[in-house]
Amino acid sequence: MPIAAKIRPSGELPGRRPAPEEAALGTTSKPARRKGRAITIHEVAALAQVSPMTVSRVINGNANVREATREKVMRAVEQLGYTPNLAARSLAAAQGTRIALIYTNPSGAYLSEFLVGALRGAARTATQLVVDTWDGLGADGERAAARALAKNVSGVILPPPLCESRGVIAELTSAGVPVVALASARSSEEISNVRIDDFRAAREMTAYLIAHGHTRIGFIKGHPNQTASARRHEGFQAALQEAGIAPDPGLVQQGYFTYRSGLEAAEKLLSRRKPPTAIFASNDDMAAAVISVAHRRGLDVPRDLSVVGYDDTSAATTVWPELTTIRQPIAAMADSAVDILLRSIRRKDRDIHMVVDHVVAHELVERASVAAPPKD
Amino acid sequence: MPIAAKIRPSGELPGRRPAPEEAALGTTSKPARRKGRAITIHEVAALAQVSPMTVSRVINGNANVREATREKVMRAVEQLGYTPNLAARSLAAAQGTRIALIYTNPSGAYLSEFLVGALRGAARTATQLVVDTWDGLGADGERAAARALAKNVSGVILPPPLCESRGVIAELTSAGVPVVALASARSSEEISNVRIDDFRAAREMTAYLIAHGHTRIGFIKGHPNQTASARRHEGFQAALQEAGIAPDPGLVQQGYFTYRSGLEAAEKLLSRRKPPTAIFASNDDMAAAVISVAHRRGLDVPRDLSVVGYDDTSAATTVWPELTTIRQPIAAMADSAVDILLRSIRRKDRDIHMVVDHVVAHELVERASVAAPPKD
DNA sequence: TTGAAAGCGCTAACAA
DNA sequence: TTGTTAGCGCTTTCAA
Repeated sequence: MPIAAKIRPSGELPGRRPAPEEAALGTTSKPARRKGRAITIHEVAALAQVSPMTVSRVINGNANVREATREKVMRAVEQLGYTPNLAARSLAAAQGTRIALIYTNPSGAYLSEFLVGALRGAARTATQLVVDTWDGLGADGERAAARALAKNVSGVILPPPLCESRGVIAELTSAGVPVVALASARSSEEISNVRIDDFRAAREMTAYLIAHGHTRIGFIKGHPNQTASARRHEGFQAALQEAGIAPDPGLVQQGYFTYRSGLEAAEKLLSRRKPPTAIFASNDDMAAAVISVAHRRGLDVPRDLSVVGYDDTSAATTVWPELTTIRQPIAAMADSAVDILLRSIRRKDRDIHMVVDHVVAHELVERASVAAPPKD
Repeated sequence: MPIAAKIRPSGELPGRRPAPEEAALGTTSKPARRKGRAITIHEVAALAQVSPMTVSRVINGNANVREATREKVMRAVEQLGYTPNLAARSLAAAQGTRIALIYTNPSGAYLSEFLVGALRGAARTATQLVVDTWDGLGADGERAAARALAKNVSGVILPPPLCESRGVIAELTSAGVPVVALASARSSEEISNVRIDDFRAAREMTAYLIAHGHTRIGFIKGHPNQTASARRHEGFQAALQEAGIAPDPGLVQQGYFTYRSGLEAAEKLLSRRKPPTAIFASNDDMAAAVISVAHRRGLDVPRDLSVVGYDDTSAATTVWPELTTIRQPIAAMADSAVDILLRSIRRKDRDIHMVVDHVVAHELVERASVAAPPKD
């Protein structure tokens, strides 16, 4: 997963990682290379006996280069182990384009995925990425920060829950700064969106549980300040209905995406006279909490109780048994968000307001936390 | 926690964030500013009626500026909401300096901390940071990758376990590329180091347990491929000895920093005829596993069993009760690593091989997983 | 204490 | 298809 300073020769797919290639540089004779100084495009050009511009075209996959020339250049690139200088590229190409990724509640695993993806996207497009946290600013502080930010960047990526904040979005869009929301269910009229289909994913997961024979399924909702929470709940309900299972309000508990809230919800669910045989928590942290409560009550997972989560964060595999969950490709989503933002920024120059809703594929990851319900 | 593109006027503390200021730019008359274009140093210079060079001096905290001039410039900076262009700064100042952060086993929470810190450091010093993962390459693959990397960067930051790999280090140092190891206990002769004092931290934690009245304390060791594991174990033993408690080999189990390994170790520890009243796990993931096992066995934490972890990652607070643990300031450490690397790179120009061992303060974070041992 | 000149490495726009 | 020219925004060096 190269994040920066990897050359992209011709049509390489963004997602694929090139195999680590051997250093083929035999003789260090050619161009005198001073200590520690990186190789520049000029040295490559000299070795390939073309102009720097041609080298630039080759490494950027420009079509208008004769095949023979391209190969000559590629050989020189590999021989020298050349890697483009990102700062220079950014300065020259991305005309001052600077985008921001702002987050609150840095919930560990999630955050690192966001960062890795956004970083990769920024490196790929030679865009300057500003990362900042607005933790504990309050609504007014956030608005003020957004206003200040609008002056400094030409685009903003917003993970939840910030992307649900009306104030922040209003401040940004009214300043003409395009915004991309990450992993938010609201496909707003005003801002672009990169997300998975939470409704379908939750329905799919519920159907999976039903297929295993469960009919009394508990559900722990996510934080009400995130629209994705509602979509997941709706997906859950839809699957129940499709299977002809009557919804039982007592089997649905409010959670807040925290481990703690999962603990409480699980207690309520498992204290029922007729407890559920499976519990679907709206994220992995809460699912982990369910497992913990089950264990404390002497229940075996999955023999006595099946548990599933959502997101596939590190919590899903940091727990025993490992969680069956819905995988959200967060890093890839953040990477896409950079592209979308850039496109939007460029469009904006031409005075077209572009809003897209980019839905990427999710995946149901089967691990060890689901089994058929206990007979009895 | 601004990571990039925040100006540092004179002596501002790195940690503080400036209040978001108002946009006071009334007339857009001065320099014609095209849509979305960021403010440049020239515009600031024009407004302050000085040369761009003077502005540069002010925002970089250069001493040779008259106080009146500095204030005039600062006012202009604030008025315009100016933020330096990192790419340009990097291009002009850091003469092609590019450093890399390479990791394997991206263990969620840990990784994001590393990234955030290194990013901040890179932004602060206008250095280009290349992030890459070498997962599943094998020893040979790593060596090859290291050899290739050595040609492309002038310095490398290595978190564990990569910083313990003899092959990688040999490849890098023999190519004259300075390396800084992060959070490794080995204070190598060849490479610099940023770490906490694992021995002292572990001893302190053990003494803390003893002060609470525990004498039968279980210990779960960390992965043997990391030198920090050994230091922590030694610290544990030292505290026991200082308290006059005879070491019991049966109370020490091997772990591998994974949740799973913690599960197994905990089972062994708690199956003993006389189980420990407290367990010290060498990281938070394993401590979380201990809690899980305890619960499954109907033990209350901390009433029946005290549990402590190490690192203070998100796992420490994603568990109930929340873990008492040793806090490693990972982000700050990564930030420092950038500085050390840069210093080392510059020194190297003068042919002095500089190796430092930078030890930062740790902290014992008291939460809810420790109590006095049960009487009886 | 301040300013002017000269790039850092790359790419957009144009010309050949 | 290829090369030339002219910067991107900043900092270094040197001169005033």
